[in-house]
Amino acid sequence: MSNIREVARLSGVSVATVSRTLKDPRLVSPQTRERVLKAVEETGYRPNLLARNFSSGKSYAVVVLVPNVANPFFSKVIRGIEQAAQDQGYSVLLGDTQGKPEREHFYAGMALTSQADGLIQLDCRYPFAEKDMALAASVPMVNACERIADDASYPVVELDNRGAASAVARHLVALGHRRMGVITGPATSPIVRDRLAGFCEVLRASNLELDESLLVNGEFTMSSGARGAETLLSANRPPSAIFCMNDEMAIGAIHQIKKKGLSVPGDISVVGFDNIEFASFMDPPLTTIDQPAEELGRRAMETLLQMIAGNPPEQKRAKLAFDLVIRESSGECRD
Amino acid sequence: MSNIREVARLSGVSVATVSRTLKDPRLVSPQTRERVLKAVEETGYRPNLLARNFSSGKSYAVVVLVPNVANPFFSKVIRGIEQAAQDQGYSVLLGDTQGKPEREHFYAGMALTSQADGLIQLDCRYPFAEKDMALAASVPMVNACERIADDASYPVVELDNRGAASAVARHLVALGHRRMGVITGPATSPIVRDRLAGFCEVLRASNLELDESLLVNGEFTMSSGARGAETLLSANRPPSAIFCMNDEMAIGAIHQIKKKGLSVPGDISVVGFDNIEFASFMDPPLTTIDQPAEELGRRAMETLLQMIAGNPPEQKRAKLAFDLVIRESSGECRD
DNA sequence: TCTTTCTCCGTTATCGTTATTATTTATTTT
DNA sequence: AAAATAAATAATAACGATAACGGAGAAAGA
Repeated sequence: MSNIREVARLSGVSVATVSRTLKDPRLVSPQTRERVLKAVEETGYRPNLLARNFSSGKSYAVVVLVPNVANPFFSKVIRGIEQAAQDQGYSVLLGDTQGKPEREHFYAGMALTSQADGLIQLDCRYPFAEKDMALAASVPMVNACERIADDASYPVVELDNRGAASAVARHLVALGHRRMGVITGPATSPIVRDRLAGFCEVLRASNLELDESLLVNGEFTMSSGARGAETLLSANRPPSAIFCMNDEMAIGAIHQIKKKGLSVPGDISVVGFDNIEFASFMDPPLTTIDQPAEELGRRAMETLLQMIAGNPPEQKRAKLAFDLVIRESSGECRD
Repeated sequence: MSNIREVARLSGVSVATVSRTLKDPRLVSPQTRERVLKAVEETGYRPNLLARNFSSGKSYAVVVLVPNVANPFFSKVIRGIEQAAQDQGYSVLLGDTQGKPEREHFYAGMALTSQADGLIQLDCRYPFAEKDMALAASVPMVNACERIADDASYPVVELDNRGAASAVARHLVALGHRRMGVITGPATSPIVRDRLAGFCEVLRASNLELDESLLVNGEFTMSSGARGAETLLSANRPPSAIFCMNDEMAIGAIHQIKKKGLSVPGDISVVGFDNIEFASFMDPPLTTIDQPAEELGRRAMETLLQMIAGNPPEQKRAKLAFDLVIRESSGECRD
């Protein structure tokens, strides 16, 4: 691989001139420029960005911590991140954490060794190891979709989760449902709490109450949705509608309900959350909350790039708008 | 951020000793080791990997070119890649190409500027720009899942696509189907050709023939699957079974078929390909070909790491085994 | 004509780490 | 105790690009 010295030698100028020619051609005379570019052409020279980054002390990369890339919602968020990153000459290091703290520590550590200039956390945990706390304080970090519990010092780009869940509740109440079940995500997640709060808020306002026994924890997977539905169906008095905190669980729930010989929404209405691509191709097509996944990612990345540039983020908490997409998995209560 | 010099100063040794202590502690005496480690602790020193990489001339990163991260099959492959990479201290740069050549060139270019030590291409195109051909020849590259058309010089880790499609055909023939439709992927893709070949092979052996009018191109998306099904349903004599070259298209096709008031598999059998998570939660659960997605990724990464290490790959063409998963979307032909 | 200003370009220090070579110190052997 | 050997550590030159600085020469102004 040829280096800048070789190009300099070949074109009879100094390395500085070659560097200038490539970084800002206006700084060199047209003749020199031409000679240098010709030499670049001949040698097939490509600047060694490892050296450039080292020299500038920046990696021009960010690491994205995601619990599971195979989750369609997260992968859409990542697309948004990637797009915004590329637009500004940044690249994305993928940190699939599988929800494991060790892996989070490992990937977050990349920002401490200059392998990444910042990080985006899609999970709700503080990603650094205890021992790295001190150093980590200076690492640009943005939370997207989720919120790090008990730490308000990092910018967050999230959905109006509370509002969205309220909209779901209002929708179901309007359809006449009075006894509702909820399949949540992990109880530790702030967004789960937000959504639950928004949902209950509306119920209370309608003089309804959420029966504690109709509140089951899921893990944002289809199989946990199926299990959750199973639990709800075998309750003393099963609900006439189930709010699932993501689409996968809703799909799992519907699968289980139909397996039991019941119909959706005939016997039970089901509402999801996220509006992943698959939602509209289900049978029945899923009523759900549309999250602007790519925009969430893009905004998070833009905020992060601002922080990396040394500017404090414009806003600490960006709340994006949701959209209730009413399809056919929710219908009038027939009880 | 503290550097190695500071640690050296604090512990009263040379920078070389600090470096040795961290790379191979056996090379320094226990007393010095202790002092150095104490200084590391105190300063919170973390070696600057940007500098280490620069010094060693390697980035310890690979770039993965994927047409679409949001595709569940690809994201599973990526998980495998990421896992194998992490196991060997490598990181994964995400190159979502959206199938666009410019983006492929951009990301492939990272391997020419030492930002990546190698690349994995999940699409069927030669990813480098024309002008980079010469330099690119020395870049370690592996093809996974797909195969670069007209270029046998790169190692490939793929499924036995031909065999898998044959298995699908045998399954459908065994169920009594004689008139079959196929929704393929883009015609340029070698795996599409392989699968078609395998499918037709069995048909011919059974004295059947694939009616050209029942062969439609899809784009591996649900909506293209729906369109494909629409086309097939409105044919003069519609097929009694449809083989879709991935699960998304199968899901789209089933959606469309049911929308028309027909039943799957009652009226039409549908078979997919990939066995993504969603397949088993569909209604009806999808008969499909299980691809060991994570293993494909893992094997591709392992091969790539071998090449990066300077060893020629053990095998140029790794063909992994498929598994025909028979669920309920395929049934006896009732014509 | 003599400054002054500006354009263009070369010299060189620098970034943080590692590898090589040289030197010191400790240990063993005679 | 001297010599030979081994172990531990230090000094320093890379790696490739950039940026700060300065010098040379041309153009512009006095």
